[in-house]
Amino acid sequence: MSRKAQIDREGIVLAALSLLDEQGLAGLSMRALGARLGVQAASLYNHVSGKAQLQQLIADSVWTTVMAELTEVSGWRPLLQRLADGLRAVLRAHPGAAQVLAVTNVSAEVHEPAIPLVVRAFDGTGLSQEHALFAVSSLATLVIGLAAAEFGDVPNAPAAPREYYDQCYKLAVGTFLDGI
Amino acid sequence: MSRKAQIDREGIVLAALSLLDEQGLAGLSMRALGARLGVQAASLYNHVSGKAQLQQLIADSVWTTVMAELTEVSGWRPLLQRLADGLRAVLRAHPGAAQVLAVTNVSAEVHEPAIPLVVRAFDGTGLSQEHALFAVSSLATLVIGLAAAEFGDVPNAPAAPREYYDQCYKLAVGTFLDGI
DNA sequence: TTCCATTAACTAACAGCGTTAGTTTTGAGG
DNA sequence: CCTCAAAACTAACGCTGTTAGTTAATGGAA
Repeated sequence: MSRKAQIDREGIVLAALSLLDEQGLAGLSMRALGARLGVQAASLYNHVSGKAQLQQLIADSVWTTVMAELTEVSGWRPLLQRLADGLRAVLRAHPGAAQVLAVTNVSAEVHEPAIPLVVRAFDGTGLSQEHALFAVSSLATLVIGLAAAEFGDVPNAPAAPREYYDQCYKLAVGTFLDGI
Repeated sequence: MSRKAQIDREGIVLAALSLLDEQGLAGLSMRALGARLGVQAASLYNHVSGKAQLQQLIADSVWTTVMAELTEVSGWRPLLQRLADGLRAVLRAHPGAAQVLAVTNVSAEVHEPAIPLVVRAFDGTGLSQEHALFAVSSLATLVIGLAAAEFGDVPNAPAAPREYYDQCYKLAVGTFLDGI
């Protein structure tokens, strides 16, 4: 039907993620990304509508990874703790992605599958579904914000030692969960 | 001593803030900012080292406004509630600034004056100073993250009605304060 | 097997970006 | 009045995202 593709969307997003981790958001250019894939920048536009969509795909990819590891557990607190820990782990593995997540909302299609999990976990707690979902998305906002503060200027190293951010994270998430 | 300056740092930051609110972060270019001030882009470099410092100055300016309205109050909860509300109010007044705050940490000189206020407010609560400061900065991270989700793509309107975000904010901040 | 349509790569160019170097204007101090 | 330094200017550099137009290759049809 056509010429065989040298690159595809998945490969583009993967390469963008690794480029992001090495160079930070400022280093993520279409030309650099194309070069990493052995292709001209313009060729990327056959697979992706532009940089905005690329960033959306990156955000969705990270979230998909988080949600894949989010199995059903009993009780809302373990569920939310796992969500926070998983999100943090992925952002630690991809420090540059924090800068993208901080300014990009996840697509509805990606976060929708988690809704029943959350609703079930909060079933019988007296908390309304709406409040439960607000709480979960706020928790994610908090974790992302903390990661952005830590990895905000990749490729430069964080300003404080890792233990500092770990302690802050632990306290912040613990506090928020206590508050629910 | 010299030629009379047509512009100064304060004016630059103010103009940048209003440009940010009208056009969003993508519209904040040195050329556009210079034009708004009736000056060439290169002239800005007589007052500001570059765009990175400009963004830092914007973040610091917003925070300075917030802290100016943060008077001493009795009890840590009212203090933190006022902090959160004040920060949110400023970000509502300057929607574009949320995109900057989300990826820029405040300067130490700007947030340092608030430390004694916080320490005093938490005095005798059993919470260590370190934990108290972590809690406050995490709260700020949360408020900024929520604002970024709301105003993330200024100059476009938020995706959901204002009441939605208000409700989410109220719940998130209330939950966090409850957790402390 | 040959031919065609389609797809994905290519090159070249555009306007705009942040930034720098070098130059000119201008106004206050001696 | 003259000088000197601050702050404006112009021009340019190497980037950026993006688009238009072109070429090459490949799977399906004849």
